[in-house]
This record gives sequence, structure tokens and C-alpha cells, in this order.
Amino acid sequence: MGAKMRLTAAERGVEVLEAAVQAFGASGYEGTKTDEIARLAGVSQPYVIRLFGTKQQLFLAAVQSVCDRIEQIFREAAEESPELRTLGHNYERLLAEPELLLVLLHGFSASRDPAIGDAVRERFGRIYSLVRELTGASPTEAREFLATGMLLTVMSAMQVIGPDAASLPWAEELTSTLGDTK
Amino acid sequence: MGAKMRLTAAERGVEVLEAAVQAFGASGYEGTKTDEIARLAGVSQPYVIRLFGTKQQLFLAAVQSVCDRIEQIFREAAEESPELRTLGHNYERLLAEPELLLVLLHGFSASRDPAIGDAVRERFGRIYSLVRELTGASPTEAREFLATGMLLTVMSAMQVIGPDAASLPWAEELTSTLGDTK
DNA sequence: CCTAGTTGTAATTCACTGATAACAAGTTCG
DNA sequence: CGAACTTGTTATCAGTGAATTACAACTAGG
Repeated sequence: MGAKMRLTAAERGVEVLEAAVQAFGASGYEGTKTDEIARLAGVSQPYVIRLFGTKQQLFLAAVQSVCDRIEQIFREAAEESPELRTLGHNYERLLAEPELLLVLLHGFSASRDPAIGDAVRERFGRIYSLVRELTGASPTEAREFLATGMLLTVMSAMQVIGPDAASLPWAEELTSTLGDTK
Repeated sequence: MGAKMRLTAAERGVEVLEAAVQAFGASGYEGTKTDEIARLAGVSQPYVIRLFGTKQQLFLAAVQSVCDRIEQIFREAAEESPELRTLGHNYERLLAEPELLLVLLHGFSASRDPAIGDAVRERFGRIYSLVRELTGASPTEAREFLATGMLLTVMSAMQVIGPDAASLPWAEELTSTLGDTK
């Protein structure tokens, strides 16, 4: 394990942010304690606050971070082949880092907080536009693509898909259809 | 307004449960304070706890309640015409009571709590089965139907559709495609 | 080497929140 | 009526969790 050495504030900030993404993804905005993030990052709770100001600002940073990563994954997938089908195939890559979609989901759930709502609306709109730009998909096709993503997201939150999934018949039946088109 | 008269515990429980559905739908499980539910229901906070035991049990009751209502809406829609298209058309009816899908969403988000996770998995699986039974839809069709529902749910949470929606171009473009099939 | 700035923690605060206890008022029924 | 039960409140508690302050330890540059 890394010896606990001194880092610059910027470097430590990155580590704390990564811990925050994991923690918020698992427990949501209200459900995650800053102390838990601190323990994950291996620093004291007050230092987490000092680095990011408030818990809300840390959550916003986490949302921005996961959205950047999601966009990056879509761009990489589109580079291989700029078709929706390819992007869809790459949901696997998103589900390999479940915290990405989960943080986003918890952002939706916390949208009543005006600052969080603004951020989430802006980023989700941007993802919609990006999908269309990258693939040339029609609004309808992009809608179906995002809808599938949202279903996978909530199933991931329910823990019926992903690493710690209890295997349920209906969940497997549902995911087995992911390649099909009606 | 109704004079504050004495009711039986069962009757008052119904009122508190309705208030809880509204409050949990708006602010989520962790984000909702029992005191807020109490004020909405017009009773004292300790009485809310006495009627339902714990906040968690009250949330579980709210989840059960909204799932019952969702199933009821699907059944009614299927009675008119047992086709997926009809059911889809009736998302309007679900969106007319936004708290239904929002409570469910917050249930997904709170699924790490084992009791909540169990309830949510069970009810969502049941809704999937119900949709297939009522309409004879294939797994793929049912998946697309539920995926659309999840997209609408998160858009409702983001407040880009529904009563208090700030109108955003991408959101309107997206919802305008709801009738279309690829 | 020593002063100024930076990284980090321990101790503490302060508001909040779910839950309990004690009690008051109304109702039911023999 | 009046004892037993039910409905509901007020007062309070114990725990928690975000945020502040004060301080310690390390580092760099003149």
C-alpha cells in the first residue's frame, strides 16, 4: 500500500474526488457521509471539506467527473465505429465502472437542489447531443439509446446486474434481449 | 380546509402515507425529514413515527403504495385495449402523478439498504411480469417499454418534463419522439 | 537556517433529526 | 358514571454529521 506521504493539494484532491465518486455512487448524495469519503481517501474528514469547500461542491465535482468520463467512453467507442450499435455495445464498458452511471442517477435523484439540478440537466443534455453528433442518430434513435441506458442504470442501482448482482430470472431475461431490436 | 378532527389510526395512517408519498417523491429517502411529512399530513412528527414504527418502514409502505397504484393504472389501461401501444400511451397517466415514478426512482437509489432493495427488486420484477401478461409483449418489447419508462422517470426527476419543468430544447426534442418507433 | 507558506490533523461546535417517554384529551362500553 | 383504551401532543434525548478553529508538521527559498 502507498505509504502515507505528503502530496500537493491538487494531487490529494484527485484522490479525494475518486473516493467521492465511489462513495456517492454507492450511497447517493444525502446518504454519503463526508467522513466515509475521507476514510476511503485516507485523509481526515475536515480536510475533505477544506479541499472542496462543501459537501455539495464535492458532489458537483463528482458529477462533472463522471460525465467527463462517460463522454470520453462514448468518444472512444465512436472512434472505432461511429454507429449507435457500436455505442450500444459499449454499455458494457460503462457497466464495468458502475459508479459512473450510479453517480449520474443519484444526481437525477438530487435534482431538487438547484445547483445539482442545473449541473445534471446541462450534462445530460450534452450527452444527448454528443450521442447524436457522434453517430448521426435521429432523435428517436438517440432516445431509444438513452432509454436503454437509463434502464441499465436503475438495474445496476437495484443490484440485479453488475458485480454484486443477485441473479433474478426476470433480470436475466431482460438483459438477454439487449442485442435485439423489435 | 378540513377541521382537525379525530380520526382512527387507520384513517390517519392513510393521510400520513399520502403525505409520505409526496414528500419522498420530492426529496428521496434520506433527503426527506419525518417532520416534513408530519407537517404535510397535519400531525406531529412523533405521531408519524408511532404510526409506522420507523422512517424506513414508512418509506417501504410508500414504495408498496406507489407500486400498487402503478399496477392499477396498467391494468386499467390494458382493460381498454391490451396492447403495449396503449400502455405506452398511458405513460401520460403515470406522469400526471409524478410522485409515483419518483418514489420508485428514489427506491432504486436507496437499494443499498437491504430491506429497500428487496422490496424494490420484487416490485419491479412484478411490474415487468405484469406488463408481459397484460399485453402479451415479448421480453424485448417489454424491455423497450420499461426503458422508455425509466427515461421518462429520470427526466421527471430532472424536472425537464412535468408540471414544474423548465423547457429545454433537447428535452422537448426528446419527448416529441415518444410516439415514433425506429 | 529560518521564515513564510503549505499540508494535514485533533478537537470542537452546532444544528439537526429520528426516536422515546410522559402526559393530555377524547371515546367506548359495561 | 368511570375504567380501559385510543388518539394525539409536548418535551426531550441521544446520536450524528457538516463545518470551523487552532494547531502541528513539513517544505522551500532567500
